[in-house]
Parts: sequence; structure tokens; C-alpha cells
Amino acid sequence: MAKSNNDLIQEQLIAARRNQILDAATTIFAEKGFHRATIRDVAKAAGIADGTIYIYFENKTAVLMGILDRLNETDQREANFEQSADMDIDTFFRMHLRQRLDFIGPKGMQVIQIVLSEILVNLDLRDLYYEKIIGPTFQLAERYFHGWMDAGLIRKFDVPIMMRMITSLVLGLLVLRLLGDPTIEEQWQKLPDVIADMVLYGIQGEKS
Amino acid sequence: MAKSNNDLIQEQLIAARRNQILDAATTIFAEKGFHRATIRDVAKAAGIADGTIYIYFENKTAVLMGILDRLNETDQREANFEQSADMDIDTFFRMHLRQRLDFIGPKGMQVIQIVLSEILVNLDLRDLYYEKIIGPTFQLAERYFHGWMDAGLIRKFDVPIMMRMITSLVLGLLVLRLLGDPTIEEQWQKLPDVIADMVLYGIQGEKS
Amino acid sequence: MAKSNNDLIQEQLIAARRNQILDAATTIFAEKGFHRATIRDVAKAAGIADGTIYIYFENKTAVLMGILDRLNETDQREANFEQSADMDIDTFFRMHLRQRLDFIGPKGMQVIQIVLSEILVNLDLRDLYYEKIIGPTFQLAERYFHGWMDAGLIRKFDVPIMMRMITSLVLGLLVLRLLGDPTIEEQWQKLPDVIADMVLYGIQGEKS
Amino acid sequence: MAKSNNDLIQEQLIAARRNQILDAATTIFAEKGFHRATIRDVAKAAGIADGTIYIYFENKTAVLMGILDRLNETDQREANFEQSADMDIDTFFRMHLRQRLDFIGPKGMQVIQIVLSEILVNLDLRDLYYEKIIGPTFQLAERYFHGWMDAGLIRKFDVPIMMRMITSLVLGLLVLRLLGDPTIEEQWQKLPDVIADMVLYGIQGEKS
DNA sequence: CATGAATGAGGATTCATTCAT
DNA sequence: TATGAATGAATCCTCATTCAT
Repeated sequence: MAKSNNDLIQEQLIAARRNQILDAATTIFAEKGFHRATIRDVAKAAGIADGTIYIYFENKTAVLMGILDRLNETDQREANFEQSADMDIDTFFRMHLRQRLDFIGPKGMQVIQIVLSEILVNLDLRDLYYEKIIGPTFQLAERYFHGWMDAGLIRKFDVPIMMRMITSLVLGLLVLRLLGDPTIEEQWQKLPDVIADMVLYGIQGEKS
Repeated sequence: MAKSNNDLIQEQLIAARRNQILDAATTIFAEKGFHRATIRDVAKAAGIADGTIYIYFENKTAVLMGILDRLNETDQREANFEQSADMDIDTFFRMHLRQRLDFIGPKGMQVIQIVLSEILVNLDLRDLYYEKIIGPTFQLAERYFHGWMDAGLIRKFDVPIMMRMITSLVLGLLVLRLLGDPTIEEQWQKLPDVIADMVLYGIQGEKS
Repeated sequence: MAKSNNDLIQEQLIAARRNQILDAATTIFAEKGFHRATIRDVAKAAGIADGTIYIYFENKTAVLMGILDRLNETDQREANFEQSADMDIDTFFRMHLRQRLDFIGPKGMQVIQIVLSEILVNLDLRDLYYEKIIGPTFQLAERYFHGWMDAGLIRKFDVPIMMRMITSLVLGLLVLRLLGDPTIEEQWQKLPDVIADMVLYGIQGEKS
Repeated sequence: MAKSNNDLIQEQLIAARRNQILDAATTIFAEKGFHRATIRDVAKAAGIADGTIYIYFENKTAVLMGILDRLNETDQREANFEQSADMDIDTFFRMHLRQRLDFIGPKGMQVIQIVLSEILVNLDLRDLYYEKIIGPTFQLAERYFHGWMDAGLIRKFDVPIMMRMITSLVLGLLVLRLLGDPTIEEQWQKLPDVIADMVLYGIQGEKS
């Protein structure tokens, strides 16, 4: 028991140190980019020595992967379309968008910034990420859309494409914000409603 | 006169060499990323010596800027909303989207890949780019939307946000394609119509 | 008295630990070489923690010196030409060689490997070793050879050189074995006789 | 033709630079040992920049291999037992030994020092070296000994072992000299005769 | 202009050593 | 004593940039 207890504490210490490093790395990588950032930068930001990082991560790339892994975990935890059962689409949509966008805090934006920047020019990472995150998410979402469509709640559409368009809309807004667009930043809170509005009714539709 | 003639030829030669280098750099940067790619890689791809690049560009960053500048020029050339006068919005929209998306050839995708990747983690570049490209484009577009709205062709909306959503939709689709989504790639030709359809009528709207 | 007793036990414990470390170090150093081997390698092989080594040895070099010191001690213990009094040279020679070669077990080979490798490129160690081991051994041996020569048992020769040649022969055979020569390894048991035969009679001499 | 000429000059320049680096490395490696010596040390000794070494050698290990390769080439050039046809063994032996020992200049000693030191604790290098140098040399020599033995010029002996003993004698003397034995160093010029004398007649044999 | 050898600053990584527990 | 996490100096190697030819 005593040993198991010690092991547990050990694990927690290790996890804490890893998180400490990943937090620092996230900030630094987002600021300077993965390549311009040095291990020393990260170490300094984490308040530890250069070498210490290599106790917890095999190399610089492994730190990046660590950031990506944390994103995965969070994403998995978030992927809950469950509560949709008894809402109308409009409500569900707004709620879901609000959840997603609210959830992405400043730290989340940094992570997206880093990951996206690197994924765009790193084939291995791209494939890995698509397989582990994007693909599964689409598969999950697809089922919901089919359900709604079969129920006649939304008009007939090519589901995979429709889904991708909605995703793209959100993704594009994220990118636009990352590019520093002030309008998006100011209106961030209103976006869920606006997005839902547009997605559901288009720019010509009645409502609003 | 002879000299002026020579100068002209000179200029063309220089422009040709610069483009040769930028073409090579675009391919290489897209493949490996700006930082992982070496000047030697680019020189080899361009079929010239390392040092030659420094005759045409001050440094590696200047090559990146060169790629960005060519994007600007092309963009400027494309920014023609002019012919909208006598079309209905639906037609105009589809046409405009088709133009934009068609125009982005494989080379264009590479450029976006490079620029986006770097812009995300380079504050200077980001500001520069926003000022020179994104900002002006929005300003231009804004006028058109106001025109349509005043004419009652589209419903009342917060124009800056609406515009940004449409832009985000296209931007997001580009990113999704760059991330390797096969569905988007296969359906690329159909996108202008699908986008227009969704933007105009939403997923609940009538039409098809 | 009790304290003295404890001290004794203490000393033995310390000696045991030191030997445990030196044994591990010998194996590891022989495998990877002194420089490629890390303290962690040695600690792991000894089944202890990195830091523990520094309780028993000042630094990595001191571990190497420890190995060398054990070699010295063994060598000193072995340097017994004493029993020569009543044998003829032939018998004495074979016996002495057999003793020396037999004595060098696998562990001994490893030690020679390590020490020789390092001595060759470490001036301080070289001088130290020459002073403490090689020089004294030659001085001791020289007396015997002079005795035999004066007694007419061997022909007139430049004693220091002759001695060095015999030593070189044995040393050379050790090195050749360390270099992995399979013939030497297979015939190791026969070497004392063959060496004696050649040293005493040459390759042209009568006998066998 | 002009091109072929340029290529030739290029090759010579490259070879010259490589040799310049290898010369410097030989001195430095012999002084400090391969591992203690830094690339900077070698570069400084060669009067060039650190990075330049990497134009001519893939990495530090490749420099070591370059030294080893030059040794090989020299060795191959030296392996001429040819002129033995018309001499008696005694003369041939002395001549051959003189050739070998004379040939090993100060540079040669350094090379042996480096190579031996590293080979002793580097399995890969050891195998490589045995295959490429030691093995072939023994095979070549074996034929000569068999010839002499069949002709009755030397007494019956286990040829592989005899050869190895003679080799060991020379090798051992080299090592002893490398270990700093002053006697060996002073008498180096006389060694061929003394060795031949002992090898041929033993320490008990007649002659002198 | 074009070349590509040379440069050397910069950065990732290793590992001997220390020290709080 | 024993531990092993933390340290940071040391070193290999890369690559943007220069410049003599």
C-alpha cells in the first residue's frame, strides 16, 4: 500500500512537471513558433533548467506532441452531442457552438495556433492529426446529421459536405481571429448565435 | 535608347530569375515548411547555386516575403467585384466563388499553406499581412454588402460579421483541404454551388 | 573496542560496495569504452542509483583509477619469481607464463582492455602507470635475467631489451586476443608452451 | 577536356583538404584521445572553421574512419613480401622488419595509438579492422611461412600460431613504446636485428 | 552575374555532478 | 547512506550568409 501510494504521488509529480513544461511550451511556441522557439526559451518560461525538459520529453518534437496530445484529450472529453435528444435543432446548435467556442480559452487558441501552423507544413503530423482527431469527429457528427435529415428537421443535403462546411465556418472564424481580426475578437461572444442563424437560415432567410 | 532597351531586358531577366527562385521556394517551403527548408534545398530545386539566391533576395525571410508579395499582386488583380452590377446575388455569388476557388491552383494552395503556417506564429508578418491584404479586402467587400442590404436583396445583418463569416467559410474550407480532407478535395469543383446554396438559404431554407 | 569492531564492519561494507561498483564499471567500460559509458550505465549495472557512486568515488575518473588500482594490487601479489631457485629455466619459464596467462581471467582481459585503451591517449595515466607497474616489474625481472646470464644458462644478450621483447611478446598476444583474433583465443591454453619454446629456441632451433 | 581538367583539380583540392584535416585530427586525437578531443580542437589545429570539417566528413566518427582508411592504404602499399625470392631467411627477416619499423614514422605511431585505443573498446571498429587489415595480412604471410617450412628453412611449427607470435612481438614492442618505455625508444633502430636474432635463434640458441 | 567553399553563430542534446529528501 | 530529479556546462552539428574566383 505504502509503495502504491508513493507511486501515485510520483505519477502526479511527473504529470505536474510535464504539464508545467507543456504550459510554458504552449505560450512560447504560440509566441515565436515551434521552430524559432528554443528549448532554452521554454525552460526559462517554465522556470527550470534546459536539461530538465529532457527528463520528461525525449526531444523538442515530443514536447510539441505533448501539446497535441493534451488537445486530443480535451477534445475527446468535449465530444458530447448527447444532450441533443430533446431539443430542437436551433437550440441545440446554439448551445453546442457556445460550448465549443467558450471552451476554447486563450490557452486553447494558442494550442490551435501552434498545431495548425505546424500541421500545415508537416506531413507526418498532418496525417497523424487527421486520423486521430478530425476524422473521428466527422464520423461522430455525421450520424447526428443523418438523424436530423431523416427526421426532416433539415433539408436534404450532402451530409459529409454540409458538415464540412459548418466545421469550416467555425475553423475559418478561429483562423481569422488568430490572424488578428479585431471585429471577430470583439464579437466573439455573439458568434454562436450569428453562426447558428446563418447556418440555419442563410443570408436571405426570413427569421432574425 | 539602347541602354534603356538593355535595362528592360535586364529587368525581365531579373524578374525571371526571381520568379524561378520563388517557384522553387514555394514548392520546397510547402513541403518542408519555411524553417525546415534550407536555402540549399531551394537552390537545388531552382537549379542554381546557394549564393545566387542572395543576389536576388537579401535573406531567407525576403524569399518568404517575395512569395507573399506575389500572392498580394495576384489578389489585387482578382479583387474585381465590378461586374456585379447587372446580376442577381445568387448568380454573382456563385460566379465570384467559382472564380476565387478556381483561381487557386495547386501553386496557390501551396502559397496559402506556407503563408498561413508562418503568419500564425509570426507577429510582424501577421500584422503586415492583415494590413496589406485582409483589411483592404474586407473594406472593399463591405461596400458591396451594404449596397445589397440597402437594396433589400439580403436580409438585415451585421455586415462586418456576415462578411467575415462568408470569408471564414471559404478560408475554413481551404484549411480543411490543406489538412488533407479527401472529401473536400474530391468535391472541390462543386463547392462554389454548395457554398452559395448554404450561405444564401441556410440548411433549413427551401430551395435545394 | 565495540567501535573498532563497527569500524571494521564499516570498512568491509565500504570495500564491498566499492568492489560492486568496480565490477560493474569494468564490464561496462570494456563494452563501451570509458568515455561512451555513462555513470548511469555503471549504476544500472551495479544495481544502485547514480548518486551512490559519488559516495564511494570522487568522480568518473576515480572509478577508472579504482579499476587500475585493483589491477596493481593483483599484479603485486603475482610478482613472485621466488620459486625459481631450484628449477631449470625451461620449466620455470613455462610455469611462470602459465601462471600469468591463466591468472588473467575474462575479468582480467576486460581490465587490460580498459586500461590499455585509456592509457594510450592519456598522458597522466600513462606516466602514472609506467611508474607504478611497468617500471618496477622490469626492475624486478632484470635481476633474474642477469642471474641466469651470469650463470651461463642463457646466452649473452642485452638484458633490458631481451626482457622487453619477452614482455612484448606476451603483451602483443594479449592485444591480438583483445582484437578478436580467433586463433589466439582457441589456442590460449597452449600458448605458455609455445611461447617458451620460441623464446628459448627460436624458430630455427632444434627441439620441438 | 577543360572540364575533365577542372574536375581533376577539384578532386585534388578536396583530397588536400581532407588530408589537412586528417593530419590535424591525427595529432589531436593522439594527444587527447578521440573522445576528449573536440571538433573545435581539430579545426583549430587544421587552421579552419569548425563547420568546414563537416563539408569533408559526415561527422566526427567519419574523421576517425578517415584516419583508419589512410592507414589501410599505406598498409596495403607496404605488404610486399615479394623480394624474398633470393635471400636467406635471416637477411629477409631483418630487412622486412627494418622496413616495417622504419616506415612507422612519428605520424604512424600516432595513428596506431589512436586506432588501437579506440578499437579496444569499439566492437564495430574492431570487427571492421580485423576483417580489412589484420585478417588479410595474416593470410598473406601464412603462405610465405608454409613455403619456408616446406623448404626446411625453419623447423616444423604451427604456422598460424608462429606467425601470430612474431606479429605479437612487433605489436607488443609498438605498444610498449607507446606506453612510453624509454629503453625501447632509445634502441628503436637496433630492434630489427634484435628481434630477428631472437625470433630465429631464441634466447638459448648459439649465434649472437 | 554565378558559384560553392568557408565561416561561425546558434541550438538541440547529453551527461557528470550535486543535493534535498 | 541511498536516491534520482535537477542542473547547466560542454559539444556536436546545421545552415544562413559571405566572398574570392
